[in-house]
Amino acid sequence: MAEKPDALWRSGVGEFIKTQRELANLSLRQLAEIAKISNPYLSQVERGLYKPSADVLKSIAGALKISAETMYAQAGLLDEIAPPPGGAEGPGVEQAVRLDSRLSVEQKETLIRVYRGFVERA
Amino acid sequence: MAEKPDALWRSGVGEFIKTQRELANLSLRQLAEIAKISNPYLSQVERGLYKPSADVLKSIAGALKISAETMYAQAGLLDEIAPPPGGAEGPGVEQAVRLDSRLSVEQKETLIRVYRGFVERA
DNA sequence: AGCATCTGCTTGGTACACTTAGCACATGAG
DNA sequence: CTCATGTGCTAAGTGTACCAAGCAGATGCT
Repeated sequence: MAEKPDALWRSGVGEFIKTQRELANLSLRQLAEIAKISNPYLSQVERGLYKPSADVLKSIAGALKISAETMYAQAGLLDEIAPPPGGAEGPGVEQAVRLDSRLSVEQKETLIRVYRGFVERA
Repeated sequence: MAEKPDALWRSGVGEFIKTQRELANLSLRQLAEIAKISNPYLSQVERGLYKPSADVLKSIAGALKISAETMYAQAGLLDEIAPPPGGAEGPGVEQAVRLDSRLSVEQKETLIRVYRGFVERA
């Protein structure tokens, strides 16, 4: 007998998954199939009704081509890395661009210019 | 994930936990109390009867003063993301973009589209 | 001899992670 | 309009992660 968990324990990871899924232009069923979980369950996870296990998180992360560590961090399962108080977060877009050996120098400059245009205008 | 009914398959984590526990000179009950789980459950986990959730793993890792990442690695939950077929990179531009909370969804899509336009030109 | 108090293990039960089947509403093709 | 197929969501059930209570063998103390 499955009782509904009455606590909408807002974990934030559901929101994160949904955002990433939409960014990848995947439907709920598509992602569910790739991640090998049922689509209703994924729906409930995205809406914060259930807190998925690490196995599922890893599987979803793989399907979204996100590192498992990032996923666990979003799920609050990893020892938290304090976000830099001043601004940028995560790996850092500019640094990632500079480290990408497949980009030419001009391409890097273009990307960084566009990125800064987006960011430096609050 | 409703998984296999019965199996002695997952011996890795349990053994690891037991080793670390004995290395720290902790009894089963002591570790269980610090990790805030029941001692019978810890016993079963160590013997590979149950596969603990990430929450429990993190808690045990904390009690043993081991990093959660090490724990997850031992549990086989921290698999590396498959490297891109063309050539692997460092941090990953796309992931960095996705994780930047200062960007809107449209901005992320734009940046990723431009980035892919640069890169996917084999 | 007791009885304490360790040790780890078994039993019985509850909560929840997760599934299969199916609903209700869109959109598009014939 | 009707049918098909897409979207996400609900309902009902199964399996298991996990806990409280208690068992059985050591060791030690009086």
